[in-house]
Amino acid sequence: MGTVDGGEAGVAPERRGAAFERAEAADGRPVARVLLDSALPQLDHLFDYAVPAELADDLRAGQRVRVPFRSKDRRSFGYVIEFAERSDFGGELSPIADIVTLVPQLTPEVWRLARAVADRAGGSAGDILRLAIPTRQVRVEKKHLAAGPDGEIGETLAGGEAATAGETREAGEAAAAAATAGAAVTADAAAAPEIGASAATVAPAAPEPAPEQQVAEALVAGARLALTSSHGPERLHTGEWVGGWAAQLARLAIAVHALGRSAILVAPDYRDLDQLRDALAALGHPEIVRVDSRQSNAERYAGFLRALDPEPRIVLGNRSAVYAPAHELGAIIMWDDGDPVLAEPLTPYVHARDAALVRAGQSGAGLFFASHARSSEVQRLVDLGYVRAQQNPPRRARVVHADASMAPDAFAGRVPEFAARTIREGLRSGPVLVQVATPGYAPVAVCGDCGDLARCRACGGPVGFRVVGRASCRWCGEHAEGWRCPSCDGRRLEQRGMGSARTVEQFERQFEGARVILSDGEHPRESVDARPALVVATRGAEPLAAGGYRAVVLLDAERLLSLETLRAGEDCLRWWENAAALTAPDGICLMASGGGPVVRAFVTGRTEEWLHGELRDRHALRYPPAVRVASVSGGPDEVERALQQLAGLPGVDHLGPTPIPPGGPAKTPPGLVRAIVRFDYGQGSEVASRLRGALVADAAGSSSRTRGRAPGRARPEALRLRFDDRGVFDG
DNA sequence: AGCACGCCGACT
DNA sequence: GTCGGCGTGCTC
Repeated sequence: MGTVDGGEAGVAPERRGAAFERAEAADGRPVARVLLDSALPQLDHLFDYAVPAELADDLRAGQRVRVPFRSKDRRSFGYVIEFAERSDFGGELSPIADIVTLVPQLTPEVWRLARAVADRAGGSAGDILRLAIPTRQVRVEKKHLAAGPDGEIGETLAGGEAATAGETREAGEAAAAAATAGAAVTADAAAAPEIGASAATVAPAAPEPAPEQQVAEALVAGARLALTSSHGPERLHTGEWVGGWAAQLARLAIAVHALGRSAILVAPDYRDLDQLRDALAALGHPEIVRVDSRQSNAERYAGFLRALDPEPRIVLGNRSAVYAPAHELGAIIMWDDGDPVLAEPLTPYVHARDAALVRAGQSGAGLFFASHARSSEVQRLVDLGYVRAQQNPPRRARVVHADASMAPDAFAGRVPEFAARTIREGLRSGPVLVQVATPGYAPVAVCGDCGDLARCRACGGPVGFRVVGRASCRWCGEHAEGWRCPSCDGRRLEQRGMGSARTVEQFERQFEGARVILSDGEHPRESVDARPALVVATRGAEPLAAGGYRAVVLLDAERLLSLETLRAGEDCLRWWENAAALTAPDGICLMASGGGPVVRAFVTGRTEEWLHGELRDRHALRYPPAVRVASVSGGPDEVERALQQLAGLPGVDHLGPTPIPPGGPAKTPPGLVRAIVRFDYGQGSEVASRLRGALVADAAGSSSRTRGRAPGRARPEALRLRFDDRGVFDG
């Protein structure tokens, strides 16, 4: 028998790796409990297998194994979770067939986390493990084992592996960035008019004990903290610019690491991660484990193995980094938890914030939520006293409000005259940022004759102009050539609204001679230099400017606020604060339109009061995050059966079931319904386990109902659960 | 998922 | 009597 996938048979005992030595051995116990890889909810529990004599010495808890399943010679993969003296299973145990890799990939801590997180979300532990553990790469593993626990070749290895794919990757990039990017920025700065403020923002070498030291000590002792990070960019001594938040979090992670503990640093996207990486490198900590979606499998596995080493590490990554193994985890530090990218799009859809809360609760590690705008979820935890809010630093840039009502006559093109003046003034000495609501050219197409909104013939979605003169569906992308108005038979489509591309076009006319730069979701730009430029960016795609923007102008507030989502106000504050944070300390941030409580809160800086009130309203209405929610969808009978399981539970109610409109971007078949269950946090585990029970029962009885269907097609009326979906109330 | 088991109607 | 339809339940 031996091992599969080749390789291990020749691995000498001393090359088994430190993780192997530390993992629990069978120690003569004859039963191994295994979690199988399976998407089936009814298989989401441990199966007992016999430990065969020939594998007994090598078998460890956490190893990936092959086991016979369903019939004598059909094999399945799984992880050894634990060993036992005896089994409660009535039948005869099959033996474990093979050890896939000697490296115990699943640590006890990560297993407990996966189990708890899956239970909380009504999902399978295996689905969490798929996020937590990358697929094995034999070559990567051999090199790692050959280097030994102290051999720091991980980064080099990852770079080498990736280089064969012809791409510049992390290791090479980091070195190159250190060597060249600084020089490039310096050159840019030299060519540009000097920025008066930049000297003031250079991080001084702090002689007194840095505040990060105290925070790190508190975190390592298990503190849970929330901080609204200070605005403004910060210049690293390498010459690069990062957001001040990145330098701050990097110092904090390093301080945690200096205490002999691991730190997991989670940020929404690669642009944030790159800033953190640069800050860590500049602060003398290039040895990090990176987890992000742009990595090759080899890089990811190399990093994973290094995180598994019995050494404290700084793990830097996206939402799945919360599941990274980490030796002596001291703190989970999360940047901008309100960013929707931290919500996992794969089942069971667990938000990284929730996973971090569970993990910190289990391991005793500290928890640090930092952002420019607090999320309502963290605010709830602050209100409860579960998370302690730190004193917020004042904003450094001036924030002012100048909507059209202050100068009603003066709309020169895209922006009010006051804003236009601010832009011109800013452009004299450096870059200016204009944030717009919508990407593309014109977001809306209407009938040129009757003015009705144009709808897609294929799916009924809204039609807009992504590029000049070419209309297409915003949901399915179907081109609207030959469109005819259903109400007046008109054939001409008219452009309405102002997307980023159209704004650029107008600005090129309005601010003649200015260098206009577009950055949107499709073509994001990471940074701009300190020379004058008019940067038009959609929310979330704003480039970082060396030294900060002379002016940041926020457009389209009323359009953003009119988005009919439960979180419109909260999201707006986040978009605006994140843009405002890019302003130079002596620059200006201008809210160029809109009004009402959210805009007022932003302009006056009283966002926490607003959020507090918002949360109070949500309590009254039983909206998340004041309560938790779970959507239960599927066929009417299936949903009804699931809801019956919740009958009589206090603190639990539901809306619906209501029919799900068929079609749409998800191509929903007709006849399905959805209910939204709302429940108090204290009822979470009860609700989750009962709904999960309904799901298992539905899935177990499904084979009969599946019969006669096209093979490979999921049964559309099958019960589906989704907990804590941000978008359930958004239509 | 897939496959075995088992309980009723139609057949050599 | 027995073959085989398909609903039900299990997989260590």
